[in-house]
Amino acid sequence: MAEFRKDRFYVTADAVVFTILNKELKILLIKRKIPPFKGKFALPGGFVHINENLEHGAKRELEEETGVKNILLKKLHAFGNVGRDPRGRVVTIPFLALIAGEKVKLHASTDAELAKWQSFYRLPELAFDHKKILDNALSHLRFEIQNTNIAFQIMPAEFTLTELQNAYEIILDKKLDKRNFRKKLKELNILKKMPGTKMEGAHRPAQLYSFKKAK
Amino acid sequence: MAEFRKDRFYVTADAVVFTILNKELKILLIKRKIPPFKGKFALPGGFVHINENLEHGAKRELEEETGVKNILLKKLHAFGNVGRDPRGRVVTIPFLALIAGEKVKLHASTDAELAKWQSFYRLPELAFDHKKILDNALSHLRFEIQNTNIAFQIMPAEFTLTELQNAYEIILDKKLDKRNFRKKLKELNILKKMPGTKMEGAHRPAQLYSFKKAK
DNA sequence: CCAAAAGTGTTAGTGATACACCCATGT
DNA sequence: ACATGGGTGTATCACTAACACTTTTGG
Repeated sequence: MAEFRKDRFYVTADAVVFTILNKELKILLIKRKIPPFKGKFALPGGFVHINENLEHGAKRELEEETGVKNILLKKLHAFGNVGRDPRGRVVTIPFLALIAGEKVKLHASTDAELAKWQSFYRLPELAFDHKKILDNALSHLRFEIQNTNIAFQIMPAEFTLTELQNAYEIILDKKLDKRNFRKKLKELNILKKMPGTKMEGAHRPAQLYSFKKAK
Repeated sequence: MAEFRKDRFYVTADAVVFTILNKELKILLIKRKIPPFKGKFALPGGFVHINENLEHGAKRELEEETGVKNILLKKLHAFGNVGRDPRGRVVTIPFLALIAGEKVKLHASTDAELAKWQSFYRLPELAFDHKKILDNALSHLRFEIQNTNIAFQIMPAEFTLTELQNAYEIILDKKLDKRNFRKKLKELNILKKMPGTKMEGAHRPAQLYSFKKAK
């Protein structure tokens, strides 16, 4: 993919990966080593191979650039306006993902100088139209977290209810009521108590939970 | 676009256009005049030009193939699996649209033998993966019609409340309660009474309404 | 015994659902 | 007068939102 022709389409797949670290919503970005937008931050992603599916391309690029793998991706809608990439006509298919931050070992790669978790509310300027893609992804995330079980992807295997509530609050950027939150979870019947408890500081220890399987 | 190369991407835009005719949910299909899938029905659409935006491509193809224009399109998520088009690697961006059936004069074109409204529940076999695209579009439509005002696109300029309710019932494929339906509309405050009434058969004439502007 | 987070129920409000009769018209 | 679809209100249910105190621990 060294030179670009102006008379054909190129297809990229990008990954919008969210996590929570230090009580903040973070997003995985790489610093571009090569033009265009060299030195700017961008979503991890790259050109889809001619013989791989879109989602496969997103996963492959994500792993190559950041080391993140085994992650569940959800397709978002394409961005393909003329002029969004100075090299030529590039249509990108973004994918949304969540991951428990602690699990991840980030590393750099040839195209990507370094992979970094950036706070969503203090973003650097992004390459291409990646800011728009990201905003669209966040809207989707907020919708999904209130209507599906994707939240489990951002949690470690075991967690306390307070930790889970914190995750919701950080993603939705608003406070939730503790009793209502717990009541709702009880009704949903998607958590199971784990044997242990979590002690942290001088107070009553918290019950550990994990997500049940399936649906 | 006469010959295809196996080592590059092609990008198409398809339109999933719904309407209601004869109390049935219909979708606009064309019969393909050229291979692949010659003679099969397909969504109207085609190759996006290198210098036009995706939505523009969808509109242009739709007009060329069916005569339908001035229609509001909503981008859906891309379909781009390897092998979905026997000619080569083709990623398609589908767009969802609604239109009042009476407004439309359909015509044929060079690539499309004839443009036809087909009943959604008695579909012929479709070309490519268009059935999947269509199913995805219908899910979106059902969601949107319950959460936005897109319904106004499928109605003529003036209509009765019963006609509007029929449209909802046909799209959602379920009966709605008349009083609740009307109460909800009143609360939403998106309709305005028009001067006339509609007489049809031997019963009390119905008030005509239209949608208010904006939002 | 104090500080700190864990845990737990009840009430009020809001929106969704279920339901039946009278009205205006043409024949 | 009757057949046909137009038009209207109320009561129940389900879900959401608001709200405060007791428990368990470490220091």
